[in-house]
Amino acid sequence: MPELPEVEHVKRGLEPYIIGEKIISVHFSNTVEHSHSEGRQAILKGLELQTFSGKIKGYTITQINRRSKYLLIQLEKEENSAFLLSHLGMSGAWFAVDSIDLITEGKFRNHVHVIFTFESGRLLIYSDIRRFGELRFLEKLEDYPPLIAIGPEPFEEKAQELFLAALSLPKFSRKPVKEVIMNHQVIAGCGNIYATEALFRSGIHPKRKVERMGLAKRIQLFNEIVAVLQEGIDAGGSSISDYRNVNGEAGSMQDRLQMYGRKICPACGSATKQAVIGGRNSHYCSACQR
DNA sequence: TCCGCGCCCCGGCCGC
DNA sequence: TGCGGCCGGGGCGCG
Repeated sequence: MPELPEVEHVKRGLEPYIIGEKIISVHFSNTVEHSHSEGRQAILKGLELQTFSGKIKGYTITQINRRSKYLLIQLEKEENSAFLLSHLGMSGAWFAVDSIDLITEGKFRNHVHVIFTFESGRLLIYSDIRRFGELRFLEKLEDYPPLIAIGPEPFEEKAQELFLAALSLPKFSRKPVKEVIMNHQVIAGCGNIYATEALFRSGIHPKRKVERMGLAKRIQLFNEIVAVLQEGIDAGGSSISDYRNVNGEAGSMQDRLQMYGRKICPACGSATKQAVIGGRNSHYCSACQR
């Protein structure tokens, strides 16, 4: 499941392979074509397939950036600019390869849904086992409002200030803190795995209402969110279930997770608790987290 | 107008 | 061995 560290890793991995490449054609899987012919929008959202292909052809990739869990691939053609927006959902993966056969892992090769062919002959391939991911062609970022609504990037200078301001909003005061920190308008890119870890490291019970947390505790939580996300980036991401980086490699952050998916608390040895909080399955230690 | 709930998209995989 | 049901990120429609 790609969260911020995994998406950051995909961004860094793709960067050297796609910058400067010119897109000359796009191919969709039969599955995607079938979905769109039935009036659904598997993978590609907001445009019909041929419209998307027509619009993106001829653009050169000039930059790739990450915003929360979104990848923003910047495109330029003469004086026009545009973006290819990518969200990996739960099982999306990008591969920059010379041939589809170089995707060695069967479950990724069997679920290839979009193939961009570059003028150089190289391929940029989007694979997505569960098809929760999405691609959009945007003339400008404002055309997709949810992107504009995203809160601070955890590593930006004003992130702590904005995080604390968001936690002070009345609409969050009576909500469980785990639900609030997983809201990307509060802090970008903190999903279930990293929220679980940050709360454990902070000694905060995930059901604790935000209004029941003092300023020092809020700051400690912010610092742990940033630290665990940075650790995730440094470890190459967590390879739980379907995440792979652009070279098809797995990261190692899963080995450093202390509470996510754990049955026993590594700090005190007692059995962990499990509950659904904000619609997400959550593990915590009721002895260590208050 | 804002909020919150439930739905939807889907295949892997768990458990019976 | 077969199969029903659960899981989950995030937008959106509805009440």
